[in-house]
Amino acid sequence: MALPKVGSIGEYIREQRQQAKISLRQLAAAAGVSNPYLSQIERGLRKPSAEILNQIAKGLRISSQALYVQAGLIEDREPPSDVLTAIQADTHLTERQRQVLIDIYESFRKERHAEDEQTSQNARPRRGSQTDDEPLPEEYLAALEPYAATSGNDVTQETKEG
Amino acid sequence: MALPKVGSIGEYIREQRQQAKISLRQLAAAAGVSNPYLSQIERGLRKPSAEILNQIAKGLRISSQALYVQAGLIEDREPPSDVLTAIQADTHLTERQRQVLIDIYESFRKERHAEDEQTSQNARPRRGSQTDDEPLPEEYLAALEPYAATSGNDVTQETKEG
DNA sequence: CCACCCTGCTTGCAATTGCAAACACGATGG
DNA sequence: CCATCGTGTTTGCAATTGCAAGCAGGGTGG
Repeated sequence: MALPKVGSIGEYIREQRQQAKISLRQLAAAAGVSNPYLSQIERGLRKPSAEILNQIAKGLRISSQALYVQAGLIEDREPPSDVLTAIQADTHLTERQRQVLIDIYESFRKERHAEDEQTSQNARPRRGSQTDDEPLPEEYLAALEPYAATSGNDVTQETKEG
Repeated sequence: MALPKVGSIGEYIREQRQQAKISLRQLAAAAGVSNPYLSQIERGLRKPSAEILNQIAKGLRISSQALYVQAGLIEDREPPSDVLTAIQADTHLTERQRQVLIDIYESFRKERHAEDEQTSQNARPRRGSQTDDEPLPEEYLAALEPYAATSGNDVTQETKEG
């Protein structure tokens, strides 16, 4: 027994940690666990208890549920779009904002799902289920305006990596 | 030494079990744990791991999440916004996508209400890492521009060390 | 060069989980 | 009356968690 499939949870944690750009020790401290233990967890050598998992989630500032799902401790019954439901239920958003968010979210989902197609085409797969009557790109920018004043910087090429 | 706060989880399980009108041994069998252990759990003498908890939840046919919340292993979701929680819990998103969505959502919120309570981020590597500090402005554009294309996985700044 | 600080990893060891076996106590009934 | 089945509980014990120390090695600089 020991460590057959537990790997994914550890990998997931390590991914999240590295994306957050913090060291193992930092996360360990933030989560209140020892560094060696966290190391072992990340490499799938140990199966952390729920408490530890929860603390790690806090340290990473991610949802505990996401971690539990990764760990297989919760049925993945929040599948297609808990997000969509939440967005639609959010009364703080204007209708337009809502549409934009939904649109973006769906496109993100598509992005991930279509990991086979390496097309260099173009076109906007915008297929939102919204009452579409005008493009919204500038909506995005408008939303980002108060955020990022810097502009004119897009280098994004392919470099697809899995 | 005691497991002061864990009491509720055991009581909760016992309640649920009795409501289901099944014996301790029956639930133990259904959950795949030993009867004595379940007994101890119910009385708060033992702190079950997430796995066991999950199995018990299955045996009781109740939501794992409900149990985890009872056990204090999941934050009692008090969401300033359910959307954020949903986004964070969505395992289908890449971390980058998650960040973008969150930031956009927050900027939307700010547009309407200029109140903020934000991210007290800490734990920033001081040495031997990048000095980058701001979020990811152009990331938004990168993410939105193609609207649905494989977003770059490469961070522009990584090693600033010469 | 060695000292220092950072990174992650390996090594024993105390404390804990989780279990099999056996215990207590009550019904049912031969 | 003693056997048998039912409930939940107590008692050791193997296996595991989780940690304090210590190890290996990359940078920086005195």
